[in-house]
Amino acid sequence: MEITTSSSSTSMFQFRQMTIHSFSLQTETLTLPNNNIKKKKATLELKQLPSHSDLHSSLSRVGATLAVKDLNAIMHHFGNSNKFQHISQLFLWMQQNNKLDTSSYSHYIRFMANQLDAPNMLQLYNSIPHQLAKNNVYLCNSVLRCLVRKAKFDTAIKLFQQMKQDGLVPDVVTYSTLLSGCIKIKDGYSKALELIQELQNNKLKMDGVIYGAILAVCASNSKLLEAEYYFNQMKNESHSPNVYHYSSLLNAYSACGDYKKADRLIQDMKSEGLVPNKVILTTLLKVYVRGGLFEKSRKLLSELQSLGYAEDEMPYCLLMDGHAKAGQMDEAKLIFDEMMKSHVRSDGYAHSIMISSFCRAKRFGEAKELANDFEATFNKYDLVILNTMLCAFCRAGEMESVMETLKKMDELAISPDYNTFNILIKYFCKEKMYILAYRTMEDMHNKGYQPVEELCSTLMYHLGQVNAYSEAFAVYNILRYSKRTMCKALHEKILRILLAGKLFKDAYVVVKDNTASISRPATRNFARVFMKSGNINMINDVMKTLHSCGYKINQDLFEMAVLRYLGEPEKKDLLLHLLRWMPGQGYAVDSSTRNLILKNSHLFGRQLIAEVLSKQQVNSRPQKSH
DNA sequence: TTAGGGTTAG
Repeated sequence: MEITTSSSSTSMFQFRQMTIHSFSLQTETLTLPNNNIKKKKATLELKQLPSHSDLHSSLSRVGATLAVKDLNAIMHHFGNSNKFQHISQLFLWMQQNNKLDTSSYSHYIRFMANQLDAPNMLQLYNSIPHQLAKNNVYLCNSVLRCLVRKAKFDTAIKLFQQMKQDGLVPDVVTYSTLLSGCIKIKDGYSKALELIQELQNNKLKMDGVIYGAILAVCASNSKLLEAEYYFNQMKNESHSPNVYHYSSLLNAYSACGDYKKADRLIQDMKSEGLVPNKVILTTLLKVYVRGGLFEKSRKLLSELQSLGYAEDEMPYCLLMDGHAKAGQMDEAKLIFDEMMKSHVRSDGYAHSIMISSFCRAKRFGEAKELANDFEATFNKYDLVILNTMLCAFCRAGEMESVMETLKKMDELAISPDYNTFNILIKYFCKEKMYILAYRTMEDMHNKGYQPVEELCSTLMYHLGQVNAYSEAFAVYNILRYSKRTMCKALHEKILRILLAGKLFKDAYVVVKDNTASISRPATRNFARVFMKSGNINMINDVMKTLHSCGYKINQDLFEMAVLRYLGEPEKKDLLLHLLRWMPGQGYAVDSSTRNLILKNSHLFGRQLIAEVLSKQQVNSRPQKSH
């Protein structure tokens, strides 16, 4: 009987648990006031709600009896049991009922950091009432951390500025959070410097964590001297460096392969009682490889092997890549083979390095072979390996494999990037599949990638050759409206194509927009072709444009225009307009054209023609005297 | 009560 009164979504087992629990509570807390008992009951009910059941209806029933801190405790409970659905429902209810405080927000952010995307996070921060928590440093740090983790550095910085306006007083944690975002972004070093400067202006002291972050930024931006500077300053301020500080500095040495400094650093590290770990030794190997010390590298690799630090492919990859980049493909291949023979754990990096190196060395057959091997061995793909394989198949001319790889990308919903498009367009051009190349470029453009001029120029030319004139013009426009610079000769190139394709109006646009870049002979050719075959309604516009860019219109051109008008008497207004325009610019029709007009003047109205021509004579006399 | 960092490969 009791069971039927409970909510339908509560199982019999849970219902029993609840009643037993509440009973024991009641006996324990007989002295508690009535509403405290109610609270405990409500809390229990909510906490024990199964994840699929409707939290909202329970809340509207018992939520009113609960205080903010009870609700926070419930949220905490949901968080610990990963009930994200319930967390957001509860938080929403708390917002709607105005029952939240600072820690409600910070709990919510902590538990939902992975579920919320950047826009939601921003919206959340903006929804915090001013008097409540907007400038709470813990809360702000959590929000910023979440954005940085999602690689939204610029968003984080913008929000940081807003937070300061809202009254945030940043602390070292705020700065280290933001600094960590500088490691993997373009121009991260200068952004990091700005933050360090601001931190110092705010009279905050740098600590070991901050030094760790700035050292990593220096290392990933090849700022060797700066890394040394921070490392020494850190020591001077009596913060003792740990392995991470050492490995960042060591990594900074790898950029220029400074093995002497690297060796000294390792000694220093040992004398401080730190034991070089796998990462330190692997980074040291990177220094040796970059320094071109292949013998020393081989020795170190053996050392790594005997320490059990060469069980995955990274040290092999470093060495292979080094050999390949030094033009020693056969040495690289030997290491690859050795690695395969001893069954070193691989995620496919080794294949990727070898395939792209073979492509670089124009050994396409071997590249293709390894790409096939990768296909047969691994069942995981990412964009880089797919691009590498595509490159190998394209260069080896394996159309079927190219198409299969593209299909695979599609199935895995891995979107192509700039490299993918570039590889494909080049390949389709090589195979003389120009329309396909064009469609691919269009796709590339729509996805926001800008092809380089050389590729556009080649494709444009070939499209012209196969009479795909408007496609050629589309390629021209992709380049023209991208931010890339453009070679002047390209305008003339597209002009020739457009005239060949009888796309006179487009040709006119090209001429009009690029008068300075188009040579006199090309302009003259355009003008003649347009007068002969272009849209009659635009003849006068073309004349005026040519004139205003300093091109002197000759009699032939006027004669051609007049002939066009004589052929279409209903355009008489245009002819009259041209004739009236000419004297003002110092032009006059020559006698043969003049006779031609007079002979046909019945078509236009004798009176008008005579009047217009008489004005020409008057104005043209001074010109003739020159 | 609540917040922070760092190392290696295509």
